[in-house]
Amino acid sequence: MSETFFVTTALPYANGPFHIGHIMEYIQADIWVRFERMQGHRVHFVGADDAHGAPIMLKAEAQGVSPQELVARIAAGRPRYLEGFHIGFDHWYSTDSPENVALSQDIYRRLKAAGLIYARPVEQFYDPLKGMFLADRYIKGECPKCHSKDQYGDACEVCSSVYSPTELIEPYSTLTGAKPVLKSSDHFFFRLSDPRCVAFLHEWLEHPGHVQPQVANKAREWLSGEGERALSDWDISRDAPYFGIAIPDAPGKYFYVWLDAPIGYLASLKNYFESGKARANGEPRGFEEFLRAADTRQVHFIGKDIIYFHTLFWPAMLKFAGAPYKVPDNVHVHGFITVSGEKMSKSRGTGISPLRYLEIGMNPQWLRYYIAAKLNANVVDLDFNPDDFVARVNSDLIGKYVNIASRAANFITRYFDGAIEYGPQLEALTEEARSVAGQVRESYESREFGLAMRLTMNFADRINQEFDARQPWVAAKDPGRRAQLQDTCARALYGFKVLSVLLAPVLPELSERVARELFGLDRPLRWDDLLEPPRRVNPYQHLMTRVDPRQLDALFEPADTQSDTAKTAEPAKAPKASPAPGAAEAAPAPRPEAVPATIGIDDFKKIDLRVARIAAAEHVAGADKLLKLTLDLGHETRTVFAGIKAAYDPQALVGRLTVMVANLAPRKMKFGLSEGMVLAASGEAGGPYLLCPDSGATPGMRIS
RNA sequence: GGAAAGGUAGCUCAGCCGGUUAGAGCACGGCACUCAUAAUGCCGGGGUCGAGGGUUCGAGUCCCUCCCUUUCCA
Repeated sequence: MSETFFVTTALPYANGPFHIGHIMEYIQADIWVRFERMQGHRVHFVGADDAHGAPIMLKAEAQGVSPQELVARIAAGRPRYLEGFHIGFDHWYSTDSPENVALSQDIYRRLKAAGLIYARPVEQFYDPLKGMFLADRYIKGECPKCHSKDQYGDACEVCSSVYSPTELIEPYSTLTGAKPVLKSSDHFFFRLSDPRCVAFLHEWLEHPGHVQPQVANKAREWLSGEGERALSDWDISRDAPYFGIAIPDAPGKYFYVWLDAPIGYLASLKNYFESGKARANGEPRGFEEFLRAADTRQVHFIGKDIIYFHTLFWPAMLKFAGAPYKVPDNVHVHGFITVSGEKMSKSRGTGISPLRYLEIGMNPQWLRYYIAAKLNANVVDLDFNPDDFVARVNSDLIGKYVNIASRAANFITRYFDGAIEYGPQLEALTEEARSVAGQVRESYESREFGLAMRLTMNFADRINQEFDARQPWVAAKDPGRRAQLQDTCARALYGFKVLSVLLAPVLPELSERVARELFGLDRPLRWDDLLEPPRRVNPYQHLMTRVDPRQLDALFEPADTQSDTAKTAEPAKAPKASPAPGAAEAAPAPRPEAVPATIGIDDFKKIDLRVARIAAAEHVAGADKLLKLTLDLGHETRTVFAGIKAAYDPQALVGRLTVMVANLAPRKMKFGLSEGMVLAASGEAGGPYLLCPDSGATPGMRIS
């Protein structure tokens, strides 16, 4: 029976680029969405940027742009990540949108009409210089307990005690340094403690499948708190200046960003419908009709840090706003991603930059598989371990899975011209496929992806074992055993097709290639294909390469050596044009005293300097400083864009030897990919002057 | 401070309602094989299941205490 889903991931805050945690969540949701679609269900998968709130307002101000500009700039960077990791949102939108204004105000009015909104004065710190109320994070002072200086307004990082900002000794505003003053203002509250809300939420949490049991426990704990930990109402308003949605009939008051953020799910969905994309995706109904329909399953994927919002406020808001709004059917909570057991941290250099992952040419499907292999339906953190990553991907994906096609298809091509014929035991194999697929399907459905991968790899083992036992390479030498050889390889290829179907949600690009290139289908694989033994196979072309452990080294290089990556990821932080890496430095030479601190030999060894022969050099149309160089490194050639046009005629460069940085992260430039950087000197006396080695050096030699 | 989740082989993890010698993958050692863009198969070593109590005929699995890690407290 076909179902209809409306699936979202948590909305990322639009003050910076995606980090690996976002990507993990999107990959998890994307796998599930692709799986459900393969089961014949219609799925609408939408996301959006969370655009409002004080942090974005202040950041934009600091950069001298409007919040809208800041958000647009961040939004412009999103597709690169999403496409890069094969994350197939049907629609991506923003909470700073007319749809969200309309929906937020509508829901607010309905809640107010239901008697769940009230106002009361709140006394809060106020920055008199800035003219705004200060959230805890914008207030610092001396810890009242341990007297450490410069602690935030909510908790002390030294003694980890928790307090309220008014307890700080000598508080100051981090925005202006001014001494904050207490000031009162009316705030609006959502009456979460209302018996109707509490009763409803208990009932909603009770329902099996709405949330995982651990999550329900946690939510009930909040719901049933007593005394000091009693459930309190929710402050949903903020005073101007605030970047957000105006509260109706309340001048100078705005919705707190967390009020309109989840409503952004609906805003994105609405825009998706109104732009005609939903119709194009086979959805005949309009937005409201779709939303209110009893058979529309509303599913949210979120991280464990925002359980509170999604299991208490959000269902309650939707419930008491009434139709067409409908409470979520599932809130799927996942843990965080850690790196080598440590929480990711930019300052410690343990984070993984998703963009860098792509830039150094790592296959996104490796990460998708690795994440899938380690995910289950529990709220547990997932550890990214570099060695484990290499072992897992190479062993499972290349050694077990892809290898099956490689070892079997060659025989079929060589001896049978691509024709597949089966012996008498085919039925049993089909049954086995059906049985494994059933278990895998259940695992995917319940988001036990790790189990799904284990079951799938067990089946791959089975195929490899049988292939080994039958020794087709022996049969191949005996013309009298052709039928047996063909059957052995046929069974392996059928197994490979089954595996490709089972892995299709995780490896969308690969499975598509398997369908089209290997099996000659004119469409992607469908779930039912696993019951269709293939009858022909095309000559095998390699489907996936192994992970090179050196790529992991490159991925984990310290942050300072990947500054260009960081700048690309967050252009907002680099207002001045950064010199194009990959180009010889044509900028003014640094003054002698500007030379960086000394480095150790180990640091120097990280730079792979090589002798390169300039095999070709040409002008780049539209670039006034760059030359496109083709560099011969002996065993490979690289394309490098160098900023030396002013000083060199391309023709005169061809054949010359020079020096290049061979392990610089490739950098995508307007004119193409630059895969390194040539070295040149420049200073007040002019330049650039290309370096060139003494005669005797040959391309590819390492410089040390 | 309050609370939650987790602590199982070197690493990453499975182990449902308590039940035969505690499992997988990777890593490691040995053997076999050679069809495979260096891949597979077989065999093996390796764990007092965080610590200590308790319930039970029987506990990694239930209860209590403690230790450690991570997280949440709007």
